[in-house]
Amino acid sequence: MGHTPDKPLLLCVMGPTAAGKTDLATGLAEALDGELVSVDSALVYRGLDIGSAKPDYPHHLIDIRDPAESYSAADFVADASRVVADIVGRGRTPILVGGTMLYFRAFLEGLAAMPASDPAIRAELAATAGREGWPALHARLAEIDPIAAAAIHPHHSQRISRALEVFAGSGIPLSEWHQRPVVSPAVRYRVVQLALCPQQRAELHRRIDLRFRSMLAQGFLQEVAALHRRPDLHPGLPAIRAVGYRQLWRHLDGECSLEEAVQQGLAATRQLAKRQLTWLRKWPGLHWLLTDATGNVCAAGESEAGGRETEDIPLRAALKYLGVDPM
RNA sequence: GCCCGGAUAGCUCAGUUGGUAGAGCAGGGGAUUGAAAAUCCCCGUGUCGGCAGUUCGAUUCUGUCUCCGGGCA
Repeated sequence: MGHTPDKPLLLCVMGPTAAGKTDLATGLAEALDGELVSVDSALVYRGLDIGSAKPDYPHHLIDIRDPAESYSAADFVADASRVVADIVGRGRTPILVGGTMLYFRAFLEGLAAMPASDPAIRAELAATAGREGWPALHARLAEIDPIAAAAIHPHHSQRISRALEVFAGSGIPLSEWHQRPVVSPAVRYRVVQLALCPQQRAELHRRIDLRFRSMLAQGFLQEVAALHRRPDLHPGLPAIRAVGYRQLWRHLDGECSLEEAVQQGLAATRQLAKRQLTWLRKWPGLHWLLTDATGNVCAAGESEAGGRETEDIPLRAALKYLGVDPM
């Protein structure tokens, strides 16, 4: 795959939560005359501001849903395709920044043209699972789609539900949809991917801790309390299940002390970061920027190549990589 | 000072009628195609507080010491 310099540049800034992606991305936006596109399932919700670390700098695809609504990977692909095309049409550089790796993958690789989610079917499947258990539905899936069933654990409620939903809505097994060729919205661009992360896990944990406490000092609990007062919101909603919000919601329900909720929120954030790193470790084509305790880049390199020593701030290292003179 | 409880995994604790021990949480690894900050899977050797005694064998019984609770003075 050779260079195709005629294609417009599409920059991706990935990394676990609290790694410092926003600072890097805003610096890149200013240096490259770019526009930022958020790739984050929690930032789409209005009213989730402090606890989602919503950036002040303008991003596309932020605050586009009410917390009572849901958003999906397919919604994201449609929205991001449109927004990215608009940015390029304005002669500017789109910079996708975030940590929702399923959204990144859906955009970069494309999504099969399967039926959308159907709340009625989901409710029915959940009710059946309540009576018979998910393994029973998994067994049902094995009859209509043995390939998908073999790849899904009998307890994996969401994936079993989706596989059955797709078949109910289209009469075509999920695994067959997956075999059909898809067109990625990203083929029209020259994609460059940066991954930002502290080199030491302990440093990532320290950043998570500092940020969570800073959120509390800024009024995170009051923000959740305002959502909690709305009668139409409940813990079953994707927005309310977001890290931090879910735990503080439980405290507001009187189920645990504030201190317990904070500890659980911190743990949930660390676990989120760990899952994001699981995606990133096997992600092809990444240019890594590993940071030290001062936030400077201490090592950088390609996905499968060895790193090299650097001592730059992340923005400087990223610009150097892109061939832009940071001066 | 005396009496009663405790002391076991990073944390909270269970347990061993004496044959060196296991849950939850945390942590680590993995999966991931319209809920993804979601959801799901896998991973448990630790001077069983110290020392001494009884015993073939003590984390378990006995004595003693230390520390932490609570009570009485």
